Amino acid sequence: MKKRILISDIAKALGISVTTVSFILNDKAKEKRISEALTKRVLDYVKKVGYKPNELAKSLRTGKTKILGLIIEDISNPFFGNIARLIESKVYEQGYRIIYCSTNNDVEKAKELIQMFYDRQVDGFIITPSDGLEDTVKQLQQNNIPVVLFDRYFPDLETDYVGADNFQGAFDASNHLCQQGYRRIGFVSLYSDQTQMKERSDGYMKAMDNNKQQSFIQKIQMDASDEEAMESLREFICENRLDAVLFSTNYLAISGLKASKKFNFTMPAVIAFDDHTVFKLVEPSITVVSQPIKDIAENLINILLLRLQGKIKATRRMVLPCELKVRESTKVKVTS
Amino acid sequence: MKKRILISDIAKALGISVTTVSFILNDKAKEKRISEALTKRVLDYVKKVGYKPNELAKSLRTGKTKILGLIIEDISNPFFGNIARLIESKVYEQGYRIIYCSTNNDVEKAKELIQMFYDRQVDGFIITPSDGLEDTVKQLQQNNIPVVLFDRYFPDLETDYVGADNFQGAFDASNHLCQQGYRRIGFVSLYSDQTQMKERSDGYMKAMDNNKQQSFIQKIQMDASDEEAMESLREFICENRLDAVLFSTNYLAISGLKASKKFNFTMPAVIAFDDHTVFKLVEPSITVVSQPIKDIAENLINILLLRLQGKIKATRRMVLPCELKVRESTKVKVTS
DNA sequence: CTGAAAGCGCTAACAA
DNA sequence: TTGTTAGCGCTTTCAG
Repeated sequence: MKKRILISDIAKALGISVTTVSFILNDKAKEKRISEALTKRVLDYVKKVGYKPNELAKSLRTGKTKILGLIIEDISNPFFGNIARLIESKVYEQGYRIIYCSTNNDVEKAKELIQMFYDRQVDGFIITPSDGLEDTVKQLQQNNIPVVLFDRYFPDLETDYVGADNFQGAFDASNHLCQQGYRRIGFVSLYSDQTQMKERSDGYMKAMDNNKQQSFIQKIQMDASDEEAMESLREFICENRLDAVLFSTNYLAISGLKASKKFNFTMPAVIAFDDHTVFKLVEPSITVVSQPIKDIAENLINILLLRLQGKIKATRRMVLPCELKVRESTKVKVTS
Repeated sequence: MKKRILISDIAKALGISVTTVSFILNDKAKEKRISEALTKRVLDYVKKVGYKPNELAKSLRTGKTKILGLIIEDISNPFFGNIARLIESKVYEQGYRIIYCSTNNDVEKAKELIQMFYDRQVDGFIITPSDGLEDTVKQLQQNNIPVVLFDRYFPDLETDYVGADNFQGAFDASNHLCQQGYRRIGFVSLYSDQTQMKERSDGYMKAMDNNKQQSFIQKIQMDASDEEAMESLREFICENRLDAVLFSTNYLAISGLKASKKFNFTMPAVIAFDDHTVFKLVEPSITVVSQPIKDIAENLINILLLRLQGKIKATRRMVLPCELKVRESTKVKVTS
């Protein structure tokens, strides 16, 4: 926490010019053919006095902030929270920093956030886009700011993207339910055009078709309160006498669990998309479709960093496999 | 997302000097006795073209970044996560931004983080200090960087602080357990000298003494794995035939729940410090001591902002009351 | 009231 | 190989 020392201080102390120091500090020593001896002398001195360049001045000069903007749906959802954490630590090693914000699926807020990050000159973006954010993303691209989308994408816009195989995940989960002997299998989703929801829905329906089962689909308003969601779910499950339900997100499943507790009805077999601490602790524990969080995070930043270095030209879309973690909630059905 | 416009652009467009524009933009119009008409003309133009000052340049010049550093124990713990969110939005209105990082109670990491934030010239800090961070905090103060601590503090260091009334919270919880008829009441804590743990422990013991009950205290290593914690808890609860347990943190309680599930023993009456989604959903739902998160967040930033404006001289220590939320886990004991 | 100009600390042409 | 110096965009002192 010693007082701040400047590049000019070290130049003076060593009796050389700031240019030389700057070159050495920026790994341009050999390129500029600066003697090894001098280089070492400077580096040693720098380490000794613990010099740290003023990042503000650097950014102002170079136009690069080494800061990445992460725009996600909800940081308090462990799925996103974990991805954020992984991204943060990964990117840290590369000398980048992350700033993040939640949109809570509100387009206006998302636009505002992106504008703010843009004003703050972040070097690049990782975004879980809400409906209606297509134009904003396009503008970013036109301004030459690298953007990589995740969790969902815009079919009509060429963008880098990393996400899970939602179709397969939902398909496998639904099939599993059929194989365990369930016959009245519902699917709970959101009123949203986001691709991941569409894909999960398609996966569910495909499985129902393959197994010659009827489909029961309930959608919830994205801005519904917990109470409203619970009420809809109670009705959906009870009125249809469902014996199994696939929830398309972890928080919908949690609302379902709360509903069964509040309205005192027995929860049928349950599978949730995305894991959560709750699912392991609840009785019975809940089977989940788990996304490959680590892979997603790694690919996300790999792609973004490559873009930043201009080492990539074609857009990349990566789809990673999900894993079905079977737990107690989907035991073989006991026919009464 | 229009192209960036500079203060000189607007000066040129309006045929005046940058100084004038700068004064107006920084609310120094009347102080510098600039005509109302001109002021309005400039403001209108600025709004029209959507000018946003370059924050980097501003910070470089003024030495103020308008960024606050938030160093917390674990962002993925909803207690801290919620506080972080509240602080973020509150502070946003005042034109400040937050950058945050988790220490996971690792002193070295905390020191590193603080150094990094200091290098990045944050204007002030909010910190949940880990053991051993006293000197670092002292140095910050000596460098005239405002710091306000929360959740715990250093008894020997004069610092601003905001936290809950841990003693009272633990005392009330323990008393409640006694009143419900429990007799073998355990307390689970951490091997740590942090003040909040000490206070909770004191509250528990005081209640045990008042009720003439024996104390059972189990401490867990802070760096223990989940498995180790579960094993210790199983042993503690089963061997002592406890009929009630007060957990000093939410994640310890969660480990307890996991243990009871894994080792298949019946959980006695439970109270946890700090609420969590899990506690409402689990069967039976868990009684908790809930900290006044909103109050804590508000006071934290109020104090920090006052400090930043130099409007405060004496250090402030605020202790806010906790609330006991009684749920199913602490029903009146049925004597067998 | 308003303008010119000096920096904040750093990078990188351009010279030497 | 190395030094001089012009900015990056903004605030603020000092002169009008």
